[in-house]
Amino acid sequence: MIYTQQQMEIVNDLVEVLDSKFFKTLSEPVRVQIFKFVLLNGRVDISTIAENMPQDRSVISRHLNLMQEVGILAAQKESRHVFYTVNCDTFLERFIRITDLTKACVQECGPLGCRMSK
Amino acid sequence: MIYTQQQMEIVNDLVEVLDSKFFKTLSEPVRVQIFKFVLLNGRVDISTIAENMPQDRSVISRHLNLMQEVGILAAQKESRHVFYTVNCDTFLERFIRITDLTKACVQECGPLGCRMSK
DNA sequence: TAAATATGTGCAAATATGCGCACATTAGCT
DNA sequence: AGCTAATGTGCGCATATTTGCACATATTTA
Repeated sequence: MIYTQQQMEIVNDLVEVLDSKFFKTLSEPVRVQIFKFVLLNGRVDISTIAENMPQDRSVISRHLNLMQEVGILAAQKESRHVFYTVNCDTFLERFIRITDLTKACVQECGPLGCRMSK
Repeated sequence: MIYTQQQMEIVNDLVEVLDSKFFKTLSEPVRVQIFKFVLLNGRVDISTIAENMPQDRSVISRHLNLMQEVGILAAQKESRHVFYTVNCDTFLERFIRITDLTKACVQECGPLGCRMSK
């Protein structure tokens, strides 16, 4: 099969976004629970989160650090505490980008392996 | 913190979508490569995919089965072969749903842990 | 300074996941 | 039936990830 430059670019971009640490980080039940807790409780520090989870504080700390690295959460160090919030902008943009790329892929690359709905 | 019924529903829906086997399945480099191959080559059977990947055919078979279970791919058994295609509808809807839920979360649950852009 | 609080980190055990071989099963072909 | 081709599956090994303890570091407080 032959593809245009544009088509290959879309596919490559899509694959690149999918094959990132972002999803790997997001696809862990404990981290999703942490995400939910921060979502519901707003600006919270590590200890507060850890008190509400079965895992050890150090484990929570590591998860939080990872989630901050990939842009799911934002961290703000303040004296002794580190407060976390959901990084809504980055989070949302990521999914908008995948949605757009997938739509572009369906439109531009119709015949590419997609089972189209009639 | 107290939330309305509607706010809790949005958060719960969002977390439920995130905490699924879908992302766990998607966030694996080899599976992403399989995804790309199917995307570029259209309807292909297991052996064809396996011939173009370093992993053993049985490994590819298991990956494909998993990807079909969570709705990334669609499988069509035909005589001896099983042909796979990208399940564009399910795939796209998933990301649209997350995008919508996140947007709703930002709008309806502003104070909920989200670091709003000014 | 000493104590208490909040967080970061090295390390090893537990757990999960990916991998490929060997073999089973199913379907078509001669 | 016998043979080949395509796929599914049990199993053990290798690797990756998570987890929690013990301890280190940093910061506030008495």
